[in-house]
Amino acid sequence: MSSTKLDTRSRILEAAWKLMEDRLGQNVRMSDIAAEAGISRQALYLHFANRADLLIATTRYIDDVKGIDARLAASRTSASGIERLDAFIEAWGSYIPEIYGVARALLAVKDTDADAAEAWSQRMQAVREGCQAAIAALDSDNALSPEWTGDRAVDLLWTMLSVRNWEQLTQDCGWTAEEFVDYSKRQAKRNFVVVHN
Amino acid sequence: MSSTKLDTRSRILEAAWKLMEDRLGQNVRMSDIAAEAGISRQALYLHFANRADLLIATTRYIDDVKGIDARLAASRTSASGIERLDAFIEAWGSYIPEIYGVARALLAVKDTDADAAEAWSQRMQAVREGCQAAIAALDSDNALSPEWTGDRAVDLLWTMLSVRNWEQLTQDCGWTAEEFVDYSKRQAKRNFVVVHN
DNA sequence: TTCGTACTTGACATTATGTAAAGTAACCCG
DNA sequence: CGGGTTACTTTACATAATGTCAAGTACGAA
Repeated sequence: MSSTKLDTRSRILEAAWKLMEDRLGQNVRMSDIAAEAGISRQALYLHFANRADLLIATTRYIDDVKGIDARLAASRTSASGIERLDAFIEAWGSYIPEIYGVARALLAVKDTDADAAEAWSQRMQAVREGCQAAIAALDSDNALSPEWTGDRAVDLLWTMLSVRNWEQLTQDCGWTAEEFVDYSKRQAKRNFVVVHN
Repeated sequence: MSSTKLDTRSRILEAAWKLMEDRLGQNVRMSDIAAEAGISRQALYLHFANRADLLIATTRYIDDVKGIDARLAASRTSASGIERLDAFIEAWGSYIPEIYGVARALLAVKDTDADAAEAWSQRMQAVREGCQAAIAALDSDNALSPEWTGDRAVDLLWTMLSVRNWEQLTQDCGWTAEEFVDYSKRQAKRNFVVVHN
């Protein structure tokens, strides 16, 4: 029974996570999070300097709990470039729905908070590196379509897999998360993989 | 000299437009707009019910001044489906940079204001109809790649041409607006146009 | 001259974030 | 047992921006 009772910091992060998920990142005030965590609003500031800070910590917390690093790392063990591309898209694409609420909140404060902008940028840079690695793997298999420079291919894959793109296709166009992943895999192969014949 | 002196409403819209463009839609308060227009902050509320209302009116104003309707309509006169696709992408893709500041501000308030969300949605629906028309033109030319259902092709073209996509490629990846348009045209043809041989 | 329209001025309400300070309750250590 | 530290509560206040309200002014038209 080491962890039947979470410490306060974790309770706050759990509360923030839950509310962000329930409300898709909207209408989650500091006071709401405090109430959900069962503490006073002021106590939040004993653990986090400000709202942006708390949001950033929440994404890190989710990353830890969900083990995204391990999931993305797994995609790097694939044998061929094509398998690696598929595995990466699968890993990241199925992770997006799990962070969508917090991601949306973070994207919203990003406009007004430099720290949040930086935190978001770093996360997206990590995704970009995954894209980069997948494209490089294709290239070393001689499977990268010659019509792309590497950088352009990375820009494009990265944009295809952006949270905003996922948002538009699933929220506005009604695709399921699986359809997004399947489509992205197909499209990436069609775009980047050369057909040797 | 019918219009050397603009009426107040137009001066407000011009002021809002200028500031949104200068500051890319960020840090533009009602008081800033009032100051730029040379009137009191309260006078804004004599012309617009609230901030969202003013933003919406500003986009309509820009649309009128820039004549986007005419530009998009022109793409409908193209002879072939492929030319029509190209012309539509050209028209919309070169319009995005002209509205980016206001679009960004509108996207930001969209999260908290139902009217703004509705206004944005309507504009994007109009773009979607353009995508729809271009895909339909391809189809009636027998040039639509059979691997797509029409709806999926529209979803995809619409997402490729979203403001968020434009934003990521130009702001984060450093593409020029022209590169975005050229790439979009190439990519749309590659994706949607069947090769008859 | 008077009336109405458009704008100004100044005061205030609201909402959310964030700061500050004093009080309390539990717990550990000597 | 007693004193101090830690974590949290309570209450009060500062700030920024939007939006409301009401009284005052200036100017043009009938």
